[in-house]
Parts: sequence; structure tokens; C-alpha cells
Amino acid sequence: MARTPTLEDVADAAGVSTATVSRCLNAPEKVVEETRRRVLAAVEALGYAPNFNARALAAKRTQTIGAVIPTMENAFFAEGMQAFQSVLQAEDYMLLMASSGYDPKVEADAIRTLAARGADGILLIGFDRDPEVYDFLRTQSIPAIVSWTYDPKGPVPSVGFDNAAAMAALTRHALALGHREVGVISAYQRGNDRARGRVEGVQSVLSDLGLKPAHVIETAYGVAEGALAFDQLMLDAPRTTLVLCGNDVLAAGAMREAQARRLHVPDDISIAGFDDLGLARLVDPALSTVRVPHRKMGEAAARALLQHVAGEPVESQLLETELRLRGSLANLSL
Amino acid sequence: MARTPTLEDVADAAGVSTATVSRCLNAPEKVVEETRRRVLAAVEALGYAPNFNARALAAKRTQTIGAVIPTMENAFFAEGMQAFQSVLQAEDYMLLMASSGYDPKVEADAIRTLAARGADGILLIGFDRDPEVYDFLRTQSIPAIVSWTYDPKGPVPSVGFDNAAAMAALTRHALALGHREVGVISAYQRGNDRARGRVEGVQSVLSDLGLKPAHVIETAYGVAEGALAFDQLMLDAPRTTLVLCGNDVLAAGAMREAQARRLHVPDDISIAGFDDLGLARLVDPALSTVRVPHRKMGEAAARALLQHVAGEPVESQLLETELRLRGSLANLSL
DNA sequence: GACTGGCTTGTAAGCGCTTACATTTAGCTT
DNA sequence: AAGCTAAATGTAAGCGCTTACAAGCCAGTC
Repeated sequence: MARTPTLEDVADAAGVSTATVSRCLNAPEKVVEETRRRVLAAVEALGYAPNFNARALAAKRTQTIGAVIPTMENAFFAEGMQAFQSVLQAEDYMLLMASSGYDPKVEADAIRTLAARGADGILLIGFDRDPEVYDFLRTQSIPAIVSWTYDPKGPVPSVGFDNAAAMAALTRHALALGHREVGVISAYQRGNDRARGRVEGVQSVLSDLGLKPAHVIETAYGVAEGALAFDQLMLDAPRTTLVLCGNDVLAAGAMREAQARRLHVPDDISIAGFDDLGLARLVDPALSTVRVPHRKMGEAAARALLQHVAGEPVESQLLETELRLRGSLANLSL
Repeated sequence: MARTPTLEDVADAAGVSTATVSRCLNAPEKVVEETRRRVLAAVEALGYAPNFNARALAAKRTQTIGAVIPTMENAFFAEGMQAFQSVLQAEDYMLLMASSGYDPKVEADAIRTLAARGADGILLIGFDRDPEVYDFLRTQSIPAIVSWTYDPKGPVPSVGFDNAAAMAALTRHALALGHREVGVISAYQRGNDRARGRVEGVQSVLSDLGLKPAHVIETAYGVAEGALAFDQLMLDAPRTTLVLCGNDVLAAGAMREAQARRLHVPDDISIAGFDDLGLARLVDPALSTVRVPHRKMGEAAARALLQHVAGEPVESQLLETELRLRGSLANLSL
């Protein structure tokens, strides 16, 4: 089989030098019309496609952005990443995505791999990680952005929302409905500043009002896990009237389990989620939750990262969340 | 800032040639213990990490597998891809993922990009695409595997399930319950052989039994779309008692809409899905659906592709689906 | 002691592309 | 028409790595 054509083959076919072909492809305005036509015809005729690796090696840029997300198994990051990706695509960048399974070692490895592959920039989720990772990024001078959280004083710029404030707002709303016995079902907080922020959001409001802290159950992500956590919560704190969940999936699981136990939601037990995934409106009653602007966040993160890559200064960016109040929260004062 | 160290820096530091360093990294058994120790120490000391692009250029292999999926926005492909990815990871391959948004042009482009980046192999979803794409893959001699469907006579090996047979089994079950007026809510069939297969599965069973064909509504993927399609179906074919949906998300949307119209599921209208996503058990009543072995399929596809890449012959592989019967289908003969 | 053969290591030629610099060409000026 | 400038193109040196081949070394043989 004929080996795939190279720049040189095109150059020969068009009767020009390789430099000219390269210019035709990368900076067409530097080549006179007539030549360009000839070259492009040769490209077409040979079915030439540039070898990315060679280009990256020579040009020291890859037009690739890396992203390491905790998991792609759950719809969780999907919408934001899709938005992230479409901005990149529009700017002729490609997305190289890796998932860490919430394991810091795997994440560090993935980051190193992305660096070795010459990612021009990297998107990270949350700030919680070994400082060495940030050192590494710095010494390799790879621009990075953190998303899904916000901290203007972080080691790299962030584009996201304030997990604690969002959860605090939801908590305040629920307390206004008369709830006093609060339980929390959270993702594991260790190494997960988003989860931690959300729990802190709850506790800070309770403590500000002089109420006793919420009972917190930590668990893995999943509907079944949410259900089990609900059982545990009922065991540990049977008087609970309000269950705030770290995300909608856990809330859906908790709700399913509550209903399986013949508890009426929201009259017997109120439940709220976080994220406003599609399933929040599928369950019955529909879930009260916090709407996270996934799409906007993904787009903003992409733009910030590209700006960073281009060498321009980047500011951290705070996005607003909104309460989405639906039927899963009861008003106890009625 | 010191530029990142290269193979040569390591060689100098260890007092050996670059060839020896390269061997230490890629074929340690070819280097004598003592030398290896010295080299590895130098690697450590300098914090050396090989430049992937240079390696790919020289070695003509990238340890990268590409995958083009229709969308990553919906949980749809997530589980299978996660499984796919973990097998790759275990074999030191990296996954380069692109999504096409169901647009054939975008898909062809993505495939070309993956090729240019030197993907050692490519995973594709479904067979429906311009034959040119297969020609391209062939001339570039890039091994490819198709998944989410099965056809032993396809242009490339496939690892998946029989969409038509799976849907036919579900249809037969529902007909046995006495349903005769059947509606289908499907994803757009054009360019989507999985969707087409599922619809054909329904129609073939009906035709085999001499029943009139199902009324088919096509729509985009999504809960809201499923709801709208349900409305349309009720308009077009008001006597329908059974709605078979191309996937669980459409089914969930249809169910929500049915309930919004005060129709009781399943007594007034029976609804079934396909895929057995997590949400199938979240809705009420729980959705009867077809269980697709996502995880198994992802793993099998990865193994098949790696085998293909290694130059070994690969057979297409058929995976079994199962009916998951839950509460959304009524028995009309009672 | 010269020779063989098996290891280990070094030498150096690329892999396909970009780009600084050199060269040629063409268009104006005077 | 000579001279000058700017635009277009060519020349060639890498980018960091792998690997065929050559060279060196040493133990074992006869």
C-alpha cells in the first residue's frame, strides 16, 4: 500500500518547496494566489493530511486542550463539558479528556500524560489536589483553569460558582419553611472541595441561626447509594424532616427509598438536590434543587482557558446559581 | 525558566548516549542493571518526561485510541465509554474522544482528525456512514471497530447487540399482553442504524403477526422531545394503547406527558423504553425496557480493538440483551 | 594467544513538519 | 535603464525521539 503522503510529496507534485506548502496551509496570505491554487490542488489530489505529531513537534503547539474530570460515567459533567468542547471546536482546538475516578493519583498521572502530549492548556475540576501538581503545571508553564468552583485566590484562575453560598441559599429557604432537623447526604468530602463547600454551606447557616448542626452521611455517587444513605440517616437521626443532598442523583435515590418506606414526600420528609439535572423534573414530586449554569460555565471556562493559552491575563469568574423550587420541600408552618 | 529536560539532557547527566536512555525507558531488559540505575536516577533528578509527539513521530505509534460518539451530553454512551476507557488505560493506551452531534460531516472530520493525530485504532458507533469513510480508514490502514450494533458482514468488525431483535422481543412480550394499537417514538432514523433497527424490530413483529404497522414519530433525543412526541402521537393515533420508545429518555418524557394529561400509566397507556438507564427505575411506574450490556460491550469493544491494532484477526461479537419488565406495561387481557 | 560469539553501548539517520534566514523576483522610482 | 525595496519562495536547521547498524568488550574455545 502506498504510504500516506507527506508534505514533501505535495511539494514535489506542486513543484514548490516544502516551506511553501507549509505556508499555504498555515498562513495562506503569505503565498501568492496562483501558487496557492497549485498547492491546494496537489493536496487534494494526493489526499494529503498533515501529520499532527510532526507539526506539534516542530511548532511546539498542539491545538489541544486537556481536561481531567472526576468521572464521565454520570451525566454530572456531561453538559458542561459538551459546552466546553464546542467552544474549543469553534476555535480549532481539540479536547483531550481523561477521567480520574476521583483518585488523586490517577488525576496527577492524567495531568502528566496531558502535559507529555503537549496540551496547550488544561481544565481541572475543583482545587483540592497536591500542591505539587500546581508546581508541575507551573514549571512546565502549562496554563490551567479550575472549574465547578470559584476561588479568586486559588493557585490558578477559576471559572465557576460558589458551592457553599448556593447551598446556603437553599438551606435558608428550607429553614424559612420551618425545618429544624436537617440531614445531609453528601458525596465524600475528602479531596472534593465542591462537596465540602456544599456541606459547609448548610452548616454555616445552621450555626449562624444558632441551630444544631446537620447530621451528615457521606457516600459514593449513585441512585442506589443515595437510597442506602437515606436508610442510614433515618437510623442515625429519625427525627429529620429535611434531607439536603449534595446532588440530584443522591436526592433521587433518597426519594425513591423514602417512598419505598411509605414516607410521603414532602409531607413526611422533605428532600432537595443540587445541580438541576434532567432527572430533577422526572421524579415525583419534582425535586427542589440548585440550578448550576453548566452550559455557561463550560463556555466561560473554555474562553478563559484559551485566553490564558494566548498569553492574555485571566480573571477568575463567578457564575450565579439559582434556586429551583419545585414540589419536594414542605412548608412546616402551615 | 529552564526548558523542560530532553532525552539528551538525561543522557548527558547519566553519561551515556541517548540510545541507551531510550532503551532504558522502552526495553529495560536490553540495558545492564548498573547503567539502568544511573539512567533512572538521572531521569528522576531532572524530572524528565518523554515528549509524546516526538516519540510518536519516531516510533509511528501513539498508544492512542480514538472514539467518535454521537454525543456525550446524555448518559447514553457514558457507561459503555467508561468501560472502554478503563480497559484501554489498563493496557497503557489513552482514549481520544470526539463527539459528532449526530452530524455525518462532523463525524467524518473527527475521524480525519483522529487519523492525523495518529490514533492507532478507532471506535465508531453504528455502521451508517459514507462508504468513503471506510475507504479512508482502509487506505490509512487504521484498524476500526463498530459498536452499539452488530453486523458480522459489515465493512469493519462490530461488537454489539442486535437492535432489531431486542426490540422485537420487547414487542412480542407487549403483544402477548394484548396490545394491538402500537405507537413508536424513535430517534431520527436517518444515519442512525440503531434507531432504524429498533423501529424495524417493532414493525417486523407486527407484520409477522398480520397486524397493522405501528405509527412512528421521530424526534430528537431528550425528555422534552419525548413529551412532545407523545402529544403528536396522541393526535395522530388516539387509540394507541402501547408506546414503544427508542430509548429510556424518550420514554420518560412520554410518561411525564401522559401523566400530565391525567392518563394513568400503565392502565390508560403502556410505555416502554430501551437501554435500561438509571432513570428507568426512578420514574413511577418503573419503566419496562431492554437492558443493554453497556459495560460488557465497552470492555469487549476495547479488547477487540486492541487485538485488531496488534494485528491479530478479530471476529464480530454479539452480546445478549435482556428484557427488564417493570410496571409500565399493562396486561390488557385481564 | 588468536578467534568466536554474545552482550552492551554508541553512532547517526531519519520521522514530517515549521521557520529563521537567504535568495530570487518583480514592481517602482528617478 | 539602473537601482532599490518589498514580496514571494527556497534552503536548511532543527523539534525530541527511536532504531538499524556499527563498535567495543569479555568470556569461553581450540
